[in-house]
Amino acid sequence: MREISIGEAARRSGIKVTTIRFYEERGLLPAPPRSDSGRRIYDTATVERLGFIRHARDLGFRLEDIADLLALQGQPGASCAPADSLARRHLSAVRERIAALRALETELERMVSGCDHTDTAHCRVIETLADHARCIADHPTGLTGELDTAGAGKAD
Amino acid sequence: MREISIGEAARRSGIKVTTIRFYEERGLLPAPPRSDSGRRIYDTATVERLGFIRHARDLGFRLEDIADLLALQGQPGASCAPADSLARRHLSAVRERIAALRALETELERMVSGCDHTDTAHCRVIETLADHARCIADHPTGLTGELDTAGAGKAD
DNA sequence: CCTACTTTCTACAGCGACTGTAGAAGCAAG
DNA sequence: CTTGCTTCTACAGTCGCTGTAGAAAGTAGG
Repeated sequence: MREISIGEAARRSGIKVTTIRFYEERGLLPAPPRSDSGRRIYDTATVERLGFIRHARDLGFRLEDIADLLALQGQPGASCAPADSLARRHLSAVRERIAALRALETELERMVSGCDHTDTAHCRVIETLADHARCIADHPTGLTGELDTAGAGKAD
Repeated sequence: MREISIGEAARRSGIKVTTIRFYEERGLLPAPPRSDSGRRIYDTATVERLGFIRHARDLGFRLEDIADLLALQGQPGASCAPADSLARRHLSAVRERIAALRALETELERMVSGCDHTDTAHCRVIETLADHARCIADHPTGLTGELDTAGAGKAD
């Protein structure tokens, strides 16, 4: 089985068939050779490349950054500084995200624990939402989804 | 200044003009009366509604859920159980997200701390990405961006 | 060989929550 | 009157896919 179909590549890499074609379109994978009837033919190297991509996606890297990392991987001997700084930047983005989510967690906890469950007129959840002043110092307003993925991998 | 323009409403609420129009289209705001020349005319109640929306968005609620919360707010006397359970569900989603991001943080830390910064052939970052087996037990594969917002509020 | 089923192909629309663009019109001040 | 700001509508783009439609090709059983 030296010639690998797209479906087989999907099974081996854990990336869906449609997603593989999407990655090709986005330049993460080279256009593969085709069979006489026009079907994509992959090899083990491509499957490994897909594994790389999947892992990087699981870690929340953006496709654009993954393309850069793949290019670096293909240049043995080149400095790994770009890969390193990319990973570091990503790490600090993840940390910021965690901090923001923790602040959210705190305020949501206060909201749901403070509600006496009678009716909407006295609902702490709704009151709190209506009156930002009650917690304006507690949760962040200023960082928008710059890191929205993490732990991807629905995979087939 | 009883009649509030969309720009003024944006300034007061911290929500961009374009986003206000977008919220109207999505049914979070009623279609406001218009001036002779067709411009939207708001009142303080709408500005407060915008504040509610903004706060809920800052907390990461989805627009669909915010619409539900707004409907509940408008029905004093109704049970707040739906609002409560919505907030609780959201809270547990936030917690899951934090846990996933912490796992990511751990692996990213290992990646960047283990790199000796020589060249790509020995780069720990790239090696780790290429070989998922090194950490397959450490980070989650299975939960995809079901909670991707948090701490929004770029706001004008 | 025929039929049924699966896989693959292309091309395009949709998700969520906006943001940005284009082009036109209204409005206020100098 | 001109300049410059605001507002209007309508639509495309962001990100990382997912889902759809319709067609062609491959595979298995009778």
